[in-house]
Amino acid sequence: MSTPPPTPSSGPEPEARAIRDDATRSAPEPDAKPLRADAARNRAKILDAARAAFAEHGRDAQMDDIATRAGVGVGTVYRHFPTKQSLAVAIVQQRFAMILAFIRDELLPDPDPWNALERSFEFCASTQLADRGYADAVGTIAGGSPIAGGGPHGPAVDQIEEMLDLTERLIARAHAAGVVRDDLAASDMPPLYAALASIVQAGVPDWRRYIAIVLDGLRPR
Amino acid sequence: MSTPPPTPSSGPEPEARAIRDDATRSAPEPDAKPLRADAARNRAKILDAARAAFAEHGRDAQMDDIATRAGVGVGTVYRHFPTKQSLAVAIVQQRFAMILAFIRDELLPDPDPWNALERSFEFCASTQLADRGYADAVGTIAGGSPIAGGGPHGPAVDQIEEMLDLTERLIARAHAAGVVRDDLAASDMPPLYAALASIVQAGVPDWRRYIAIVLDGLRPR
DNA sequence: ACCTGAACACCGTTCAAGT
DNA sequence: ACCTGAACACCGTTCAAGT
Repeated sequence: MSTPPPTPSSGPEPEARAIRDDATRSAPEPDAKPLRADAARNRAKILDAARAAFAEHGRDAQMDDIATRAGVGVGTVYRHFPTKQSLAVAIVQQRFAMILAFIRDELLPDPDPWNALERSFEFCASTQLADRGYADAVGTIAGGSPIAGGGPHGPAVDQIEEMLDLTERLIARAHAAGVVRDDLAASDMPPLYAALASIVQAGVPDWRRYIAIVLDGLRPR
Repeated sequence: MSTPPPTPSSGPEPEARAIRDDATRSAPEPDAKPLRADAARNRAKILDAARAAFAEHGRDAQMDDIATRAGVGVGTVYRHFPTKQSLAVAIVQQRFAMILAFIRDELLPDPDPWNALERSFEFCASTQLADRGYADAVGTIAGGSPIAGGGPHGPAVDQIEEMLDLTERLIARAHAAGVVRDDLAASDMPPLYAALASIVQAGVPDWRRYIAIVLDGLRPR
């Protein structure tokens, strides 16, 4: 089972700040004018509140609830994020940044390419378990990059690109080691992560079993 | 790829009546007093309208729209189905009855047990493709029988039982032929069908590829 | 008995008024 | 500039009035 991945649910606080900075940079405008101090504070509180709300309730999270948790009026939430969807997207991009960092810093350095693949599924599943919003969104990511470009959901285009780039390296290493089927491509991973999401979200207790089955399906023919 | 399964989307009319009768029988009350003629007619029209609406929009289908399509007032819809959820469940039970019939009449008679397994995934995927409501629900089915008993979603308890019974026979035949891994159980199928749903719903065009990967994962070790 | 649709509740979104 | 919350729109659900 390898090392348990750093579960994102354990404490929102420690990584939250790093994630927030990251996400603020990846906003629609590459580098918009800096916010007034109080506005920046409010934006951060809104993101924290939204993270908690979406993690718990997925797309059923309520805007009024988020505003209350953040200690601001609903109008303020809408000033920062024009729509509930856009707020959900911002949160998903944070999660995505976290996952990219995990692949970059933990999986690519893993000397065993097969183990790295295995850990990527484990990490994906435990993220889905901790964050319903991410689990809801991972399917839209699998739909392909077109969705990211102007589409209503999902991570930013450059995040998709980095994801594919990192995944390609992961897969290339596995090919070099001869541990996966010849036709396995990086583009196969998002659909498989999406597939995992519905098992996890269905509350199937031994989701690890289905990771094992899929992994067996990825072994060389 | 085997024979393309009878796609449920092609024409709602032909099977609709048979399905309707089936579902009417599997209503909450085993055999409630017969409905007045006009009420029975309305109920049928509501089920037809709901089938179309849920197939197209999944859980986002609107009650007013269903009432309009059926040519009745909203109140009438609520008289027959106390809640949107209960109406969705009725439709899912119809689909489920259809799937059970397919397994019973098409897959169990298939002389090749491996091919039967393959066709079960294909049929599941094309049903999910044709019916967003079913695709939305199949995850809740995978959660296990507890959900069916009093739970808010999914097929009736006896349908779940029949499903497991039929699937067990399917798997037993595959074990007898030695074409699947030793530890494969009937209870593995619902989670795998649910996994398929998110791939199909994500709009991944070559979902057949992921069926093939999972099937490879089911082969003997 | 059953049907109808206006009325109510809830939640996403807007906007006039404030600082 | 930014914040607030009452008001509006939309959709699930109810219920008084009809047949």
